[in-house]
Amino acid sequence: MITDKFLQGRQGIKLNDDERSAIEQAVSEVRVVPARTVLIEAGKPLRHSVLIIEGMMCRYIVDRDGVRQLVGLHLPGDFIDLHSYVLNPLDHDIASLTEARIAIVPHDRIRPLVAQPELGRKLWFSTLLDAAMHRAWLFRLGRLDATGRVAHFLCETDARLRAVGMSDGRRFALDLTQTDLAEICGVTSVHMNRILRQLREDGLCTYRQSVVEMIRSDLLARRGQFDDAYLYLDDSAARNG
Amino acid sequence: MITDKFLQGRQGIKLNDDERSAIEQAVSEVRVVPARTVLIEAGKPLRHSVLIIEGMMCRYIVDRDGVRQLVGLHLPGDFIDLHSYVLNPLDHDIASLTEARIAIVPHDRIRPLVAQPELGRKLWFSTLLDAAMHRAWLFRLGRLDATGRVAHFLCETDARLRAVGMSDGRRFALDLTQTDLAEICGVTSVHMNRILRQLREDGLCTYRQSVVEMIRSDLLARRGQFDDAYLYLDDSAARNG
DNA sequence: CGATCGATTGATTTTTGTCAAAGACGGTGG
DNA sequence: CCACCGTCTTTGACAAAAATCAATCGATCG
Repeated sequence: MITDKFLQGRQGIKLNDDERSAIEQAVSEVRVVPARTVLIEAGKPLRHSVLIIEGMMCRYIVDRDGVRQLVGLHLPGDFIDLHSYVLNPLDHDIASLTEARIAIVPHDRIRPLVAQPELGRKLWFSTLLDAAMHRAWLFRLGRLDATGRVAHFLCETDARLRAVGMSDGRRFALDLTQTDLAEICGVTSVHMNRILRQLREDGLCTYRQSVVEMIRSDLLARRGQFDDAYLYLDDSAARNG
Repeated sequence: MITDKFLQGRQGIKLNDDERSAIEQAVSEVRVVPARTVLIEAGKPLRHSVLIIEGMMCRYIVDRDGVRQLVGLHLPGDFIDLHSYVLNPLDHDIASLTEARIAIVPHDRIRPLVAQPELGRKLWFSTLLDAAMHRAWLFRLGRLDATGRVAHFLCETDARLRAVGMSDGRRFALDLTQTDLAEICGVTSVHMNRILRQLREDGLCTYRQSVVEMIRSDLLARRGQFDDAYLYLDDSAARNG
């Protein structure tokens, strides 16, 4: 139940039953976090890691004026700060975006999991997947214009949600404000609003009432130069579909 | 010799002699790569990882028009694609910037290294350090203007070079063209040229003949909102110095 | 010497940010 | 039930930042 979505849909790295139950038994607590709550602060030593069961969370770095740059968005199934087991304390903050149900896994109990070679490799993989997403985000910010960034982000999020059964490729729930989106894409919220209008007017997608409708996901993917290889999903034949 | 700089200067994660020699013995070959040579291509299965002994390399993602976005710069001591041991094939390309001397470590020989709990953790750490740098780069691209990005990048590079004894904090060699810098900072090379002139005119730093002079590293760090915590360096008291 | 690559600069256009205000919407308390 | 409030969205007018286009300059290399 708790680990259902962990590594779900990833190329040949899915958990077997033993591994799954080993992780489940390492969970010390399941907790509900309200929306918009800071869960982890940069620089504070951590003694446990967090797996998202339900809801969305984000990592971010704050600038001098307190403005956030989101550096990661996390969905159910993401072992969001597994890396704090090795990289402690963290270099960034983590907060909930929506209300979230999370599983707490103490670091002491991660040690024996990591000691199992196959499982250790899968856990390592999951942290490297975050790094791969960071790189895609770098590409997005560095090479795409504002519209392309939004298109790329929506394609990525759709692909990730599909992997955990939360999008059908046509529409999905995304409970972010336009300011959140702006903090992801490195633009102002005013400009984000204009981009969303343009995408809507061009018939590529709509984003209303926390629902994204991917009207022409093919055009969106092209606009955002999106290629999902970096997500290491199963069924790569269905790419960008 | 080969591994001298690997994890050098990092908080409490340095290699002991046994670990060092274990890695050295895993090296199958030392090779020299000419400047400006693609070493690893995205999507191609890999059977070994590469540790830089001398020279600089970069990772990048190419856009539709063939323009690169650099997503990482790598220095001597960086185990640049250790992550390909777990994440294979890679999602990005790797190329040399300068001539480089590299050590090749076959994946089969990494397996027993990873199996040693302490060493495995350190190897994992080194891949997470890359992820932490990715996040800092995301902050740079998402929240800083062009001048701030350059300032931030120079501060980061100075700090990393100091960790491996290749900068004294006043000046260091950096054999990149202005176009390389532009590809790192997500701006055009024309604009990069203007930024460098401005930083020179403002007396913050100069960049000529492949040498960076950090004239006022304090002001540079402020301009780029640079805080080196994410590099997990020893002697954090000397931060931003 | 011509060719090439990188650095530099000016003029202009495009993109994005900033500032300001109004509109929409849901939730709350009277 | 309705008025009020806060948050989020939307829009316009304008300013700032960066890209683009075009050209020149300088050094290096065969």
